[in-house]
Amino acid sequence: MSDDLSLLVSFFKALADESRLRIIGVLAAREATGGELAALLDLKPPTVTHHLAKLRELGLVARRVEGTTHHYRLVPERVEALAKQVLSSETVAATDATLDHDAYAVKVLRSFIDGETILSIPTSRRKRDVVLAWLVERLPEGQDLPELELNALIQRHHPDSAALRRELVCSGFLTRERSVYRRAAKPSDDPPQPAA
Amino acid sequence: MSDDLSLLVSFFKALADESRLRIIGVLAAREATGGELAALLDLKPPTVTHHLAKLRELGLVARRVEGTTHHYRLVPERVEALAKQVLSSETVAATDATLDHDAYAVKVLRSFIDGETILSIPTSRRKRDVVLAWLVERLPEGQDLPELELNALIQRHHPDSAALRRELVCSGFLTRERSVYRRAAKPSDDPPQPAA
DNA sequence: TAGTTAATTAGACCATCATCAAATCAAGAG
DNA sequence: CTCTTGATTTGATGATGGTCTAATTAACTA
Repeated sequence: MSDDLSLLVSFFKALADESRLRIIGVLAAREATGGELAALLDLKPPTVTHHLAKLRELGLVARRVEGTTHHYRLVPERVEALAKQVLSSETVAATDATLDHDAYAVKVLRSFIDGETILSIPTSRRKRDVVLAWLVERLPEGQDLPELELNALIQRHHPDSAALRRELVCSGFLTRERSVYRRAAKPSDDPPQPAA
Repeated sequence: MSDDLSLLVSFFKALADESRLRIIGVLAAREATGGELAALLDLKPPTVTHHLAKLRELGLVARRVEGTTHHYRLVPERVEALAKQVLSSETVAATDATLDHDAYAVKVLRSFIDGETILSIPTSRRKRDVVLAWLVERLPEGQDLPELELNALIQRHHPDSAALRRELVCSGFLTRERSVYRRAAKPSDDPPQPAA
């Protein structure tokens, strides 16, 4: 589920360090031993061991042991594979599954709605829209409503039916024609740019 | 010079955090306000502001202010541009200019050479090669050398000319044919995979 | 003008992590 | 077996950075 996300994070974390990028730069050109890398990058051997361990954890570099000297090399296939995977999920979808798209609405509703009654009408437009969306779900669909009938339905949830009726129209949740009201069609909810 | 490197580091650092990746995930689908992001990601507003500031620093995210609410959106062109630049320099070259390819040799020579004399012959093959490369540079090029003459030249730098002569041949720095010696052609030093 | 809402800034707290010195390990060489 | 060499492990230290609370700013409203 969110494994995709944590792989992304690991990948970026692994490359988000100057020393490791320089190590990769060296290994991209040729194989090298730990001591060489330490001298080339002006770091102490334990430090390069530390970095190489992190890079090997992701499979970006491989080790060949020869006596007491360890030769390190880049694994270009792995680098390319990870890079490709990253780019494909970069712009979209990577995290879509891991978050609750209604979290904001839930939070707003918890503070303004109790059971079936609207405690108060939010003054903030964005929050008010959430409450209005909740309210319009409680009105009959595909059916013309005269003003008196509509007011009665709204008053089940809040006494100020006039204000709410006006807001519902103003925000586009209801349409008014020839002095009868009707629920508007829901706006499409498609993501603007689906995964490639 | 190394601006290329630091841009790479900044880019990876910016994406090396789960919260920021999730923000990008949301903004990839649609524009959102700070409060929305806070609710969606279950973070406090200051935290969201903190992350958005980092993303805006790199131009990955843009802001549109409308009253007291700030709307954030992804800048896909910038994302793509950076990603492309990263991939092109990822495998090669990014760091070539920033490091001293001879640092290891210099370090070795400092401990084994004093002026023009070899203090001792390294037992480690890799270090020994460095010293031999230094020594062969002090022999005449493109010219046949009888063994006695070669020994004399080597003895300017170290008394054990027999051992060094043997090592020079063994490591390929000298060739021996019909009992005369000659400097071998230098191996080409081209990087195996030049930048695309 | 006072009050409210959305956001930012300031500052503190805590975890992560890059770096190094010292100790340890493993593989030859004498 | 002992000594040397290249590398790793351990543990400490200092810096970076994600997250929060509290205080502040900016814009709108009554």
